[in-house]
Amino acid sequence: MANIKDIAAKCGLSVSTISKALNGYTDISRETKQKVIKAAEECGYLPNSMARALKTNRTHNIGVLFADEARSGLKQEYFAAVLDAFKVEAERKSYDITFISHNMNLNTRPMSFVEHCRYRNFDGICIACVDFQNPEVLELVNSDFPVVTIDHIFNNHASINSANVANMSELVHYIHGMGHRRIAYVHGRKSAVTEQRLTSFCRTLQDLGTAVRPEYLVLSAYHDTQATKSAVEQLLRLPERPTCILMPDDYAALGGIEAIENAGLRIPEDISIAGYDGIPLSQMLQPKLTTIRQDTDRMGLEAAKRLIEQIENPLTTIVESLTVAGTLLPGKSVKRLAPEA
Amino acid sequence: MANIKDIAAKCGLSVSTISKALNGYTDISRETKQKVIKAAEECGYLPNSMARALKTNRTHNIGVLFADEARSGLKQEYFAAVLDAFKVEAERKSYDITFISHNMNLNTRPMSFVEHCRYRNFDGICIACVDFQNPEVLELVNSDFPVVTIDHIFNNHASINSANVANMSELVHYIHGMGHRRIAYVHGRKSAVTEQRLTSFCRTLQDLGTAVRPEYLVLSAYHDTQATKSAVEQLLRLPERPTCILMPDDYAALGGIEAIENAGLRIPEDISIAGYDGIPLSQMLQPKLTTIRQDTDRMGLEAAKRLIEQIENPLTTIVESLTVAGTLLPGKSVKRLAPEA
DNA sequence: TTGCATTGCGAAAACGGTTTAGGTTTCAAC
DNA sequence: GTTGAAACCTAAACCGTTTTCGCAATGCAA
Repeated sequence: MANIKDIAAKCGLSVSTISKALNGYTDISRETKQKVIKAAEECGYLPNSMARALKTNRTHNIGVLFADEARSGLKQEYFAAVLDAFKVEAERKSYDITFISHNMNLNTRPMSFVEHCRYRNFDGICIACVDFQNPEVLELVNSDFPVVTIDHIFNNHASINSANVANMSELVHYIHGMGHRRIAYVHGRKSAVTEQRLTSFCRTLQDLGTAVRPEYLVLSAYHDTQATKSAVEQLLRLPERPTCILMPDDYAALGGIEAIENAGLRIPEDISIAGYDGIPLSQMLQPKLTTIRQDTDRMGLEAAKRLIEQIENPLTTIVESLTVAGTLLPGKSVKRLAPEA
Repeated sequence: MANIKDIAAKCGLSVSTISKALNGYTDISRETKQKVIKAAEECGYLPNSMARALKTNRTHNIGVLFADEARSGLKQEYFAAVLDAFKVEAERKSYDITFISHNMNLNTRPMSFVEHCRYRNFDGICIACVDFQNPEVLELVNSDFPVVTIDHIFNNHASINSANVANMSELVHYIHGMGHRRIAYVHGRKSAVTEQRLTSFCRTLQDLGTAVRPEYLVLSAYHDTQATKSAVEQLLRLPERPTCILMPDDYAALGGIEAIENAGLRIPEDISIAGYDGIPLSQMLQPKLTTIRQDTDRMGLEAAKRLIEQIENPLTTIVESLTVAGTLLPGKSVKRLAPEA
């Protein structure tokens, strides 16, 4: 564990010269620089990130908040995929990623999210997959850390959003075009994403001249097969049941499928369904699920890119929200209906 | 961003006294201590982890290596679940988690895994889901960082392993007990886990007096539906095709299922299958997949526990490898066969 | 009074870097 | 022979902590 002082001694130079030689300062001669680099190599020298961060106030470390109350953040393929893409881009730019939590203990009480971030001196923060109503999260967003949020827009903060409105509209158009008029939506819990999708769902149907039936809107939760199963069961019991059901997401759709099969119905012959997310699973199901594929790679990439841009050019960076379009994957789970009489 | 010096000024005490008061030293009077804590609260004081780490050489940060070449580490539910459990326990003990990569740039060339760890001063390392043959990984394991590995045993290093031998044996016994004699195994790529399962598969069959047919052992890859689909297609073309096929894992099984359905066969009426891992998906499939549920919560928990134990008591800790038993989930994907003539 | 613990606090040296503000040569130009 | 600039290097302050060691004051016994 040689340090900069050892290198200085070995080269017969001062500590500051070593630092400069290693950090691309221009007032070091070519030969000196070579000598220093060679010596550093030989010693297996590595700078101490703590000392460096202490002095420069930059850690090259990004805090990510990727958990929800259900603690299933990482288990959701959608978020895992976004995080993965985020990580790739961050690493490419030489940033590390550390999870934000509020469980570390400070003296007696645990730290809040912001406190944790301040303690660790993160250069920037990425927030996804959480309850954006949570006061601690709001506090974090409103701190003066550079922040990028995923799937939620705050004023004056960078964010990456999936095109919920456009994509939901596309999906509804597709289903409507297949002849369906009795379309139900089993939606997720209240959140920005849910509101966008729900609003778009209703508006699009209205634009198409199809009334939205309140009993066709049922609350479930994302990634929750049980809740979705119950919701679908409820829909199937209706006197006039829907011909097509939109599920909260692909994974939750599994619960819906179970309910439908338990009722002795076949997909899509007896009833059609659609998912959301386009995770690989959706294309492995029989029949292939009609769904919206979210561009998780792009979302993660852009989130990292924009956050780092903010970190490195705090003054000149324009923070804005980016909407990333998904694509309709027309599977086999929506049947073409003969036009109604 | 008050620092310790500000608190000292505010209290009319020296910096060292503040530090001591805040860190539970006993040579500080009760009143002084109270006064300091109160002042710290008022200023919203947070220690600077960098300065602290620089001095103490402890970062309270654990590096995790959770990626494989396919870059799909986080997308695999099994590993995501283990990591999640690991994270919960680490946080409970006030440790943070940072991903290890080798993409950070040092001068010119990128850092290796160990270099990255040294640079960041991790207190300990958790390794999972990687190619354990990789020289960089070996270098990391053999460094003098406290290390815990998951699903791979190294001499003199703590490790957490799923009970591949016992569980595979249990699975084979079950299938054999259902009357199957022509059992095929589409297994994952070469790794410690694969070897254990493969060996156990063969041994168990032999113990049961059933010959292992070489053509029934086919290479695929974990989490790879395409490769598994091909492998299963290959098995279905055999003159005497197996009555039951074990898949590399539950997710890969989706590829196998596709191949079987494409061949016009039904599960389990025409052919039986079994998975491995017991991810939620496996229990949502129709028919429910017969599989081995791995205890990911326990594995993540124990990994964190043992790693932290090593970190905090380097001298007295006995490093050992723990085997965590999974449980057989008898789904509906293995049909009971009439005893052969 | 002296001697000896004990208690409570502070001074100062680290930890390993970065960076500012010079300092010394060298050399060309006038 | 100055002068000035350019090139190359160094001293030293600083980042915010922890921790050792020492010192003064107090209490108590002899």
